[in-house]
Amino acid sequence: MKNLPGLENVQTFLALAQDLNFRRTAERLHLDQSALSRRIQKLEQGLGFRLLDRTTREVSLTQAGQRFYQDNAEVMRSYDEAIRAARSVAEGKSGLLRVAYMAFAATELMPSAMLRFRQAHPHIEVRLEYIRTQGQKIALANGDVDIGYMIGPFDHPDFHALQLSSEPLYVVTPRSHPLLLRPKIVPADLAGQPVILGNMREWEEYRWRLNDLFSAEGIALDVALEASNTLALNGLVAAGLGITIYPESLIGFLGRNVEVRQVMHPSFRSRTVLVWKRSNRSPQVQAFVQVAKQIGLQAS
Amino acid sequence: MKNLPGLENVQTFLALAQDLNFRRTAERLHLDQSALSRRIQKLEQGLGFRLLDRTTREVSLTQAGQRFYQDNAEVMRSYDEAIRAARSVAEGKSGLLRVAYMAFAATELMPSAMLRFRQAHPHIEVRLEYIRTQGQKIALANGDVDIGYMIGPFDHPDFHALQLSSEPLYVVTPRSHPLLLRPKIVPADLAGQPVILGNMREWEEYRWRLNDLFSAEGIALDVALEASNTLALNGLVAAGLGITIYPESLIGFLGRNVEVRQVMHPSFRSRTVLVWKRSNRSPQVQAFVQVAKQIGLQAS
DNA sequence: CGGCACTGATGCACAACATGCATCAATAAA
DNA sequence: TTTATTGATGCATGTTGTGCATCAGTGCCG
Repeated sequence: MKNLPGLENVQTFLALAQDLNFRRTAERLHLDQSALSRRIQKLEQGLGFRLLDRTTREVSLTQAGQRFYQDNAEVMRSYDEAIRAARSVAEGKSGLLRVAYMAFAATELMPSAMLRFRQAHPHIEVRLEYIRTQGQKIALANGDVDIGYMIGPFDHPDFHALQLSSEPLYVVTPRSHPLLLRPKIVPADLAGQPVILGNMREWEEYRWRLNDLFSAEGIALDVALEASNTLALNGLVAAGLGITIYPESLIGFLGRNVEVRQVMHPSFRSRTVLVWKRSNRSPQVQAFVQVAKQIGLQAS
Repeated sequence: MKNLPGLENVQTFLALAQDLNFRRTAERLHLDQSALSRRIQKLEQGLGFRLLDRTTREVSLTQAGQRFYQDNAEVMRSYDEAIRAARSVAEGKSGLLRVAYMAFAATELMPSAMLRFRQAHPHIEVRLEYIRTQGQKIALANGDVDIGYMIGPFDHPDFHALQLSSEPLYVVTPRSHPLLLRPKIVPADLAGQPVILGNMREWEEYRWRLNDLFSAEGIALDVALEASNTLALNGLVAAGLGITIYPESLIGFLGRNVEVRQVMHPSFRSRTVLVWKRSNRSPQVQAFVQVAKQIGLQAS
């Protein structure tokens, strides 16, 4: 970048150009008259042309000085505006926040947090993106998103992870199914039942979580079928081909041709965590965490 | 005007923001790394918010820093442009020049100077104004015009006056007139001749000059009539009511019903001078003087 | 796991620089 | 002429920015 001469003294010149009197201006700037005189000299020397014609009795702007004054008054206004804008970003009063979310957060957690957040910080632009848990980890690491709702638990030294909710899991069955007769369903009741799940590509992290839960109870998961979308899954269950396991947040989206019962077990729950990079200390993220935390706590 | 913090160091920040590496940037700026580090610290402190996130391994812009960078890159471009514009005015490559002229310069001197000037300095805006000699003195003193063609001589410590031409005077007579029979007309021949002149309001300085010339020769000027416009003057002379005295530059505009003869006398001439304020050192004026001088010299 | 290279931050001494004071020359007003 | 006010300037001083040396933190490589 080319060196721009005299930048430091432009403000001084502008002040002087306003009342065209060294002593008065110097006083206004809490400066000695001589210092002001030298600043202007230095500015002119740096620029290579005169800005002011001075006699001992009166000071006037040269034509170049007039032009320089008008243009730079505008430049300084722009600079002031730039500071204002940057500060507003720094204080989190504006700026951009990129939020990723996965299916379980899409129905309640994320939307209600979003609502509150927009009310509290209307000047922050929010960009929402649906990304599954694994993808979020990459996106966060790359800096493509600022914060993500993912399936927990998540633990990594580079990231903050805040658990927002822990929702019960439900077994989804056809309308008449032997399990429905039981007063209370526990994990052990599901042993040997044919289970229909979304395929790995779609359900990924959730399936790993289910596997963990069942194997922790010593129960083998009998995956009878895989479905590639929710409608098909619902249909297959309704047709009696097996059961499936759904988190609470999604059961409202099942059809009327299936029944749901909560799986009563303290660890049979799906945890949703809010994750962001430790190195990302942007105030937008801080502000969003504040809001999401409150929403999460009342939901869990 | 509000104080704008950190202006001095914005350029430094912009340079740093470009490659996000203190050592490399410092080297590029011929600075020690520590000095750069402190400049940025000072800038941030002045602004009150961080512009860069620094770990020992990598430097990145905060969101506020990004915004600050983008905005101020533009601001610095504007400043650069402001310098360029002011310099171009200072060097006389652009700007405004206000030129006043009186009738004798309107036919040849001013137009041909104007032509040359426009070719040499096409970026300088010229504003032309017809003002008679006396009015020009006031306009120049007020700064309403930069330079004027007036009837000379003119001498005043506050002004530069450059004589551009010295044109012979002509006596204007009806087509048949006793004077025309003489092989050569001298001022003494005009003694006792009834003379028709423009009125004081229109001819002002020129009439004073004629009075001077005649009285210097000991000849009384017999003003028989006054005319308020050139056509009337021409008509009155043609009708035989008297003669009049015209400068060379205007005789081409007389009708065919009059005759002209040069008045042969070294001091019977009309001088046109170019006048401008000594305090006005604007390059536009200098440039115009250069051109007008050349035109004037070849014309005189 | 242990050097190694490279990062930005910091303590310190020094030099450069801007500042304030006193004063000057020029000029307008009284 | 006197007086007051203008901007410029010489000089001593205090502030400030700079460079050098060094530190602590971190990724890389064997």
